Formats: sequence, structure tokens, C-alpha cells
Amino acid sequence: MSIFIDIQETLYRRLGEAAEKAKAAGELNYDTLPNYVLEKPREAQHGDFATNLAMVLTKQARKAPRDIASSIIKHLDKEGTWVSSCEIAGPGFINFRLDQNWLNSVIPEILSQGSKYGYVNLGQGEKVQVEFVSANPTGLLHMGNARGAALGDSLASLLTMAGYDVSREFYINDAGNQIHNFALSLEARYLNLLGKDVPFPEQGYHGEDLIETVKGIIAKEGDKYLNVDPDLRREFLVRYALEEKLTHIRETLEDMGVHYDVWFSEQSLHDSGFVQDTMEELAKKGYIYEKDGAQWLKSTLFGDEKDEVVIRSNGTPTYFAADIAYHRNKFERGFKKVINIWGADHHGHVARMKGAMSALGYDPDNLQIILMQLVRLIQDGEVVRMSKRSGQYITLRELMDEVGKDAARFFFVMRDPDSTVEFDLDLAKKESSENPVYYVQYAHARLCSILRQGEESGIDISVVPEIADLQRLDSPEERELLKKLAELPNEILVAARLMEPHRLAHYIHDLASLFHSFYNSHRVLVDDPRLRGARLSLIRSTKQVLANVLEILGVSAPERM
RNA sequence: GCGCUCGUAGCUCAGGGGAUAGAGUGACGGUUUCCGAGGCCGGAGGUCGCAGGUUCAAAUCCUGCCGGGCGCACCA
Repeated sequence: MSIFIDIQETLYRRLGEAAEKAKAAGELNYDTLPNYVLEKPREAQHGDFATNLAMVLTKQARKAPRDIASSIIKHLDKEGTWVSSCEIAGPGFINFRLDQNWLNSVIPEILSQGSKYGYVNLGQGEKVQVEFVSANPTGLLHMGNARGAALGDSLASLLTMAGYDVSREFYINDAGNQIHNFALSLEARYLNLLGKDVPFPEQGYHGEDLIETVKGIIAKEGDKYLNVDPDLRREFLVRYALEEKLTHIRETLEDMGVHYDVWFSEQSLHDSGFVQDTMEELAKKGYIYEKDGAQWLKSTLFGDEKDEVVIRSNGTPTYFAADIAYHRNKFERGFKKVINIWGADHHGHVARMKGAMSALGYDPDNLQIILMQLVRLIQDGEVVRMSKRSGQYITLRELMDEVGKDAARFFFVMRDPDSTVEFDLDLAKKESSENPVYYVQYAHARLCSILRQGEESGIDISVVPEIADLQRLDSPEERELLKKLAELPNEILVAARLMEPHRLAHYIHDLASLFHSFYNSHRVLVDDPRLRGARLSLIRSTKQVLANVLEILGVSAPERM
């Protein structure tokens, strides 16, 4: 229950009803009510809400929008909507002003709901899965993974706040060609370190971290695998290294505040025969054919640019085959909506993955793929080229050591995934106020400081004021702050619907700004106990909202800085 | 060549078909006997890449062009 959403939904419905009544009265002519919006106008002088209903009706009604607007207003039932006045403005907007007493319920609502404030039941408990990062366990985490972690985890939190039953999942690519290359690389390092002069594989992983891993193995096991069957040697090396890498990935993500519900092994899909079963299923439906000794999926039937190989001519399944099985498995586990976060360099994979789901009989719209542009790292004013193969990159671990979890997460999650992020390492290292996370956190710390001082001087800060006192929060600064606080549930609703957590980062930045403005023009700890109580409750509410949103973004809300 | 994506203030970026396109940052000016100045207030800064089209209304949707990024393997 949210006062803001309640007013908006009620008024929206009443507007439709008013149009119907105007039609019944012969004042307005139309067949079907077109889509219209009721929203908070950008300009405060345009009131609390505005609708374009009259303008979208002009075509069907063949009347001037302002005339339509006056008919609608005439038939509008304002009972229980808090609307105190309506006016026709501009080309035909209807602007609504609310009785400012609607704000009286905002603070009690926030304080009674606490950390639940902002929750909306958009999802109605629907099971959704967010799969993100899923980095190859052959190396360290990089900037792209960092962005994926921040985005995926925040999206999952956001959807939880919007009433979905969310599961976070990491897909472990522990099978296939790259693991083979990984094994060869490990073997080469192992033999090199033990004095054997063997060439490094062409497709190998050059990362320094790999040498460290192998050194660790030698320290533990010595040259035990120097003169054994190469298959045995590689199997041991891979098993050891994979576990070490995965542990490292898990710990790094935990440090970033990311906790997965499921770690899903690709290899398990092969071991259980599910990959094979899925290919047989596709073949049964007639979507598989053979060419040049390989098995191909007719993915062009579903919008792909070209058909794709699923089983190589040597009999081994491709990564794509395993991925189809994996996504089939997700739907079989009962997820209604499956969300993947991929780097934009994988965009070519989207059409065929959705196509494969169609082929299996699933609605491809239930597989939603969010593509993020890759991160461009700037150091010393120059772009840092990053490549796993060459082993040259700044790791997520290093980023966190430099700028900290809060700055890293906020910085990534405040951007639209579609935009390329320029992450200036030098700037981020400065921990200067240029980083907006400090601005928001500072507001939170300042709020805590006021409450602390109140308590220290013996004031009971936990009182929820009576309405008569809340009505004294009537300055422009207080009202704007209250309105912003009231909007959180709607912000959650919109952000969840669009799956855009970056909106929340902007929301709390705006909120922090409104608070700072309020702070500069009004004292909280005044002598008048009733006014003081009202302002303290406003402060507590603001703190609560900041904390709730920071929680979604995975950024800490410090009491002191 | 084909496909996806982006192009908005000096820089980094917001902007759900709507009214006078916003914020941060940088530069400039003001602000501190008073709850945290890491703050606040102010002015300056724009042919929303270009050209058409759809619409009562386009930064937003469509088409073409220009420019950047990324894909187009029996790699993942």
C-alpha cells in the first residue's frame, strides 16, 4: 500500500471513467480509449500530476484538445483522489494539484514499513532467475565482470523488492574447449617450472595468475606429475586449478556483496546426458540436420542469421549445445522469467539462444537478455587494453582494493547498461567528491549525525507525530522532500518493469540533494518539541529511504564517514 | 559487406511520444556565531551527429547517411 501509487492508480482510472461519461453524454466521440499517461510533470508549476488524455483523444474525437479536456474535467469524479484543483494547460494537458494533506500519510507509512518501504507486488511471487557474471573459471575477474556483478545483483534485489521470487545463479563453464586449453596451459607452466623446455600452447591462457597457481601446486605436490601419463597430469592440474579459481571468484564476489543461490556446473549437463537428450529432443522436432559431418540447428527458422553447429564432426557438443540444454533446464526448474546479463560482445548469441528456446517450445520472450557495453578503463589518461589471453588486465580484486566496494558498485550501477562506461581509475582512486556515491553516503551520515545529537541531548527521536504536527512540514523544501519520499514505491515499480536499476541511483542522488537543501534552510533540533518531532520523523524517513535504496544497490549506508 | 548498439553542455552521463531538454563535474560568483561546508545558493554553458518521414506533439518511433564500439568459427 502506497499513497502515491494509490492516488495515481485511482486518478488514472477516474480519468478513463470521465471520458466514458463524456462520451455517454454526447460530448465526446471515440471508439476505443487510447493509451494515455498520468505522471508527475517535470515542472513543479504544472502541478502534482498531469495527463495527456485530452490530446491523445483529439484524432478520434475530432475536437480541439482543450475542449476535450474541459469535458473530461466536467465529468471527473474527484472523490477520494486528493485532487484539489484541475486546470487545462499548454496544448491540452490537464494538470492536477493535490490537497497537500495527502503528504500526511507519507511519514507514518515509511516508519511503519521500515526496510520494507518501497515494496510493490508487481511480481506476485513469480519465480525469476537472474544469471550474471558466469565468468570463465580460467582466470581472474575483470571490469566487465565487475559491471555485470553490480548490475545483476542490484537487478535481483530490485526485482525482489518488486515482489518477485528471485534466484541468483552463476553458470560455471567447466567443460569444453577452453577447459582443454586451460589444461594445456597449466601443463606447460608446470613442466616449465620444473625445468622442461616445452612450448606454450598457442590458444593458451597467458595470465600471471596461472603461474602462481602452478607454483602453489608444485609447493604442495612437488614433481609428482612430471613423469606420469599426460592425461592424468592434465586432469589433476585442471581439477586443482578450477577449484582454486572458483574459490577465488566466489570470495571476490562475496567481498563485493554478491551472494549466489546456485552455482551451476556446465559439466553436470554433459555428465547427466541432458545435453544429449536436448539435442535428441530438437532432432525429434525436426530442427537438426547433418552437414559436413556435423549436426546443425536450423536456427535461421527462428530469426538467426545462420544455422549453428551443435555437434561437431568429431562428435563433441559445442558450447551452444550445452547452453541450450542449460536454458531448457532453467525453464524446467519452473522459472517463469529467465534473465541473463551478458557483455555486448555476446549480442550475436541472443537471437540463436532465443531461437533455440522457441524450437523447444518455450516462449522466447520469457528469456530476457540484458546486454552491457564493455567497460573502458582509463589510466593516466589512456585507455587500458584488456585481454584475458594476453594476461594484461586490471582485476576486479584490484579495483576493489583501490576504490572499495561501494564506489565500484555505485559507479557501475548508476549507468544505463547500453552506455559504455569510462572508468577513470585515477579519478576513482582519489576518493574525491566527484564520485557521487560519497554525496549520497554523506547525506546518510549527516542524517545519522542529527539523530545522534538529538538522542545525546535526551530527546526521544522515535516518536511518530500526530497529523497536526506533520502538517507543520509545510515549507517548499519539506514538501518536495516528502513528495520524493512518497515516490519510492513508484520508482521501484518503474525500475523493475523496465529492469533498470540505474534509475534508483539517480533517485537517491536527487533525494540526497533535496535533503541537503532542506538541511540548509531549516533546523531540525529546534526548541519547539512538536515541530522538532515532526522534523525528526522526516529525517528518520529520509534515512530509511536512503538506506533501503542503498541496500538494493549493494552500497553501504554509513553512520559516520 | 551484413547485423547489433551508441552519438545530448568543455568532460562524464540522465531523460517511459508531451509543456521552457536536465544532473554531476570543471570554470566563475556568493554562502560558515547555528544539527557534518564532503554541503547550500546563483548565473554561464545546447543546430539533442546530419537529412528526411510518421504524429496534434519527436532527443525519444521509422528510413537513409556520417562517426565510434562490438559481433558475424565445427571459440566461448
